[in-house]
Parts: sequence; C-alpha cells; structure tokens
Amino acid sequence: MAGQDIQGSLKKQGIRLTRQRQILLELIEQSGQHLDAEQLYERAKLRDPKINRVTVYRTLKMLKQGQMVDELDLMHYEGDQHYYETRMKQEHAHVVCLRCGKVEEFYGEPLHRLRRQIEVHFGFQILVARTEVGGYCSHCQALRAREMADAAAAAPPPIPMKDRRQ
Amino acid sequence: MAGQDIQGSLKKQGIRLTRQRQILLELIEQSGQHLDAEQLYERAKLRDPKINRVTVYRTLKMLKQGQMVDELDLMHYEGDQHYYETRMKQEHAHVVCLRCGKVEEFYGEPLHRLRRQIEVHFGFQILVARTEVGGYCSHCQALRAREMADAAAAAPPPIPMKDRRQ
DNA sequence: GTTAGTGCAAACCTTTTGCAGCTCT
DNA sequence: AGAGCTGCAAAAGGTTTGCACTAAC
Repeated sequence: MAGQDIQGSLKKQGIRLTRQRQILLELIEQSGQHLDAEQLYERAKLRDPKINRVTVYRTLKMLKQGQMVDELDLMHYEGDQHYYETRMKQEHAHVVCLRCGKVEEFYGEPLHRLRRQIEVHFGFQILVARTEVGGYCSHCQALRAREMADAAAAAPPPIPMKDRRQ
Repeated sequence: MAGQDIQGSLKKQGIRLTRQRQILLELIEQSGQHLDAEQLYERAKLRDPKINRVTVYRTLKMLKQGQMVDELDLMHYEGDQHYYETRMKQEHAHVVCLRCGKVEEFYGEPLHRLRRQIEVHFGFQILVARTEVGGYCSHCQALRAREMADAAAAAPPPIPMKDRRQ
C-alpha cells in the first residue's frame, strides 16, 4: 500500500487529507523504525510546530481503523505505548531483544502457513495478525553469560529482595 | 507448570507465598478465561475483601518476571489493559473476533516451526512468544453480511463523517 | 458554505511509586 | 528480629473527549 494509494482511498471515503495528516503519513512511511505516538509527535513538530499531540492520536486511530497501519506492542519492552508501521510490507514477526531493545523482523513460510491454518481451522476471516517474540539476541546472550559469571564471582550469596532492582 | 511447582519455585527464591498471592494464583490457574488486572481484583475481593488493587498489580508483575504467567493484549479488543494466563499449556495463538470478542486458541505445528526458524535464523534465545490474530469468527461473518445488506438497503448514500460512531 | 478536522484543556483509565505498618519465617 | 509484603494515597504514563474555532473540499 503506497502513499498514493492511501491518499486516494482516504479521499474516496470523504476523509480529508490535511497538512497534519500528510506530515504524519510521510513520517510513518519514511521511517524504517517503529515509532510510537510521542516520537511521531516530536518529529511532526519539527515540520509544523503548532501540531497537537491529540491530532497525532486521532490520525493514528483513523489509519488503524482504515487498516492502513498496524499497531504493535513490541513486547512492552519500553513501556505500554504502541508502535506503528505501514501495511506495505509482507507479513512479518517482530523479534525483540529484552536486553538491548533491538527489533528484528522475520519473514518466512511458517507465518503464511499459520495464517492459512487458522483461517481453515476456524473458518475465521483474518484482518490483522501479529507475532511478537521476546528473548535475547545473539550479542546479548554472550554479554549476559559474562555478566552472570562476574556476578556469581562477586556476590556468591543471592541478593536480598529489597536490594534487587528492575 | 502446575500450582505446586509455582509455589515451590517461589519459596526457593525467598519469595513468600502470602494469602493474597495464593488467592491470585488460584484465580489465574482455575479460570479458563483470560482475565485482566481489574477482573482479578474483583474476584479476589470476594475471597478477601481487604485486598488492594496494587497488590494485584505487584503480584502479576512478579509472576510475569518469574515467567510463571504470560501477558496478553488480545488485539486490544476492549481497551489497553493486559490479560494473563498461566504458562502451563502448550504454546498457542490467540484468535480474537473483533465483533463479538470471542477468543479461540490455536495449537499447531506452524507455531513450533516458526519458533525454531527464528531461533536458528537469528541465533535468538526465545523467552516469550506471542501470536495474536484479529478478524471475524465464522458466526460474525454471517451476521456482518446481513448487517451490510440491511444498511445498504436502508441508507444508500454513505453516512457523513460527523454521524459515524466508533 | 458546509462538514470535517484541529487545538486546547481537562478527563480518563491503567499501572506504578513512596512510605508506614504488618506478617511471614 | 528482620526482611519481605501489604494497604493507602498520590502520581505517572498513555490515550480519549468536549467544545469552539479553523480549514479542506
């Protein structure tokens, strides 16, 4: 679903393409990352300092209802905010490292197979599908192994509950 | 992971099994449904009228960190609260009807295959995985078809934006 | 000109935090 | 006794709503 298509389908539904919406659509489409409402708001302000946070939320809600963007949680790595991405790409899973926060995208046959099986098994009409995986990326696995070893050497007795953090 | 195991592993970590926690563990384990914090709080109050909502949140956070329960969003069908279920069962996907809210669970080979592929592909160590699917169940597909037909007959011109609800 | 959309302020809902007192072990 | 846990009040974080004004078509 390219930018032109989105704008076209909005017009047909009597939905106006305002300056604010153009800015937000561009930001979501261009950014390779997954941005949350606050990040979109901050970036939109650079182009239109008068834009309001509420407009960002309303636009996101509209795009979501119109199935033009997908809403993600990314395993709540940073908190309970939602992240957005366009539906242009193929279906994919989000793989989130719970230590460094890096997000990788996984494309592959099992996702389609899963989708088809669910449709057939329940006679279900799928509109949105979301797979999120949390764990440790290969880099952080190595770092954790070292941390654990260091911690064990430094503090043989377990840390009392009151002193634990996070 | 059965109730006994959970209680045992808690004790070993110096985590106390208080009356309040017992109540909440039982509620999560027994209920076949997916309950959110508020629902758990309401049900816990029936057994201990003095229990506090904060205790529910703290217990859920602890169980989640200890990997004893999984946190779900169920496609935010009702709002942004989270739902909880024990990790006793096999991995499964949650299939949520966006019209009636019914939640079905899908077990099957594609889920394991997906998991294995992600582990191999990225050298990723998976701790939690979550697949949520939203759409219309077979029952609601039929109802929607009728609704659409009725609506088309009753109101040929499209409903102006200002009169639309939800 | 009409209706949709915006900005502002305030409300809302879910979840977290600080702290004094209580309770398991 | 002592650390862990609870309840209470208050705050925080993310998102929505009501309303008068503005702007797209």
